[in-house]
Amino acid sequence: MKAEEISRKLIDKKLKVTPQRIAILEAIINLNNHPTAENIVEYIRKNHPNISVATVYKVLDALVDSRLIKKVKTERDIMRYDGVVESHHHIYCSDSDRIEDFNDNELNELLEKYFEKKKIPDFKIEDIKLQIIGKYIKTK
Amino acid sequence: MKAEEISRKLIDKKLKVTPQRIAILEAIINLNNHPTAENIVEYIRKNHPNISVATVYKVLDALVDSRLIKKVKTERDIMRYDGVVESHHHIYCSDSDRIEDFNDNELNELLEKYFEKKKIPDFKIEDIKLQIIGKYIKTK
DNA sequence: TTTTAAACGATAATAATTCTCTTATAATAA
DNA sequence: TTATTATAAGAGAATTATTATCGTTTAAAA
Ligand SMILES: [Mn+2]
Ligand SMILES: [Mn+2]
Ligand SMILES: [Zn+2]
Ligand SMILES: [Zn+2]
Repeated sequence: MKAEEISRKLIDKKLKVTPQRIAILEAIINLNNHPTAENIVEYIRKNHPNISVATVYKVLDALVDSRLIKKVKTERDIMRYDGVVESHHHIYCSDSDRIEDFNDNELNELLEKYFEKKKIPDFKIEDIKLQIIGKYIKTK
Repeated sequence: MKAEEISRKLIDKKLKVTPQRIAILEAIINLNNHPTAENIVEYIRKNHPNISVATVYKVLDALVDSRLIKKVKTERDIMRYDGVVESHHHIYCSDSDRIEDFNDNELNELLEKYFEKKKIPDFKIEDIKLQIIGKYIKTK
């Protein structure tokens, strides 16, 4: 994705456009595999060697607040970020930190229909996502 | 749950039975709502005022390793623990840290059938759980 | 009982994240 | 275009959850 397109996203959310913000959002989208703040810093420093980690954290916060990115739930105390904001599922590898996206409209419709029928008392569902946990099989 | 029953669980997993381990496992099971290490310390100190937080963390680790408890995925950097080890789903409140269990066999069967039919290439599924995100509606 | 490997408690160390403060800059107005 | 100003960036200190270290205690086996 090019800088022009990224700027547009920031402007739409009324965020001031800065080189750092462009670089960070671009990094998350390009890296694609639910990077940590550290992954993002490492990636950005190739082209932008003076960026501060504090800036990265502050920008990540701003991007989450304006819903340009999302946090990913994990059972580790390292935060991970997702550049795909449309609702989708996640495949968690049970013996590494790999997290992959899983999109499946048939499944989404199945779930939607199921929860239309079967309501949770006193609860308004906003989003449903699957954690699919397992192992990738080595293929020769 | 009584101490006798908790001891049995520890013995079954070949863990040395100590008052601290009994208290910690009992706390997680009794608190029931996916407590943090801090919640557990606070709860235990009522009856067991000298327990060290380091011990709590070490015991939690041991209990996770032997699968007497589980970690819960969140998007915060505070770990939460689950005394319910049978596979189940979670309802995450979108404006608080409340996490509730959600059990539904009809849904489980639906999902199981679905993924029997629709395999994920090169991936062996071990567990599937839903994150149901939304809000509890205040009822008068 | 005695033995001893393992667990506990206190406290220091670490690591991810947040805060504070000064300087720089993007957006806007003149 | 330049001046203004609110906001963002950068450096480094502080905080917070968690982990490591190490001397002391204890559960459980002999
Ligand atoms: Mn940490
Ligand atoms: Mn932390
Ligand atoms: Zn994703
Ligand atoms: Zn649970």
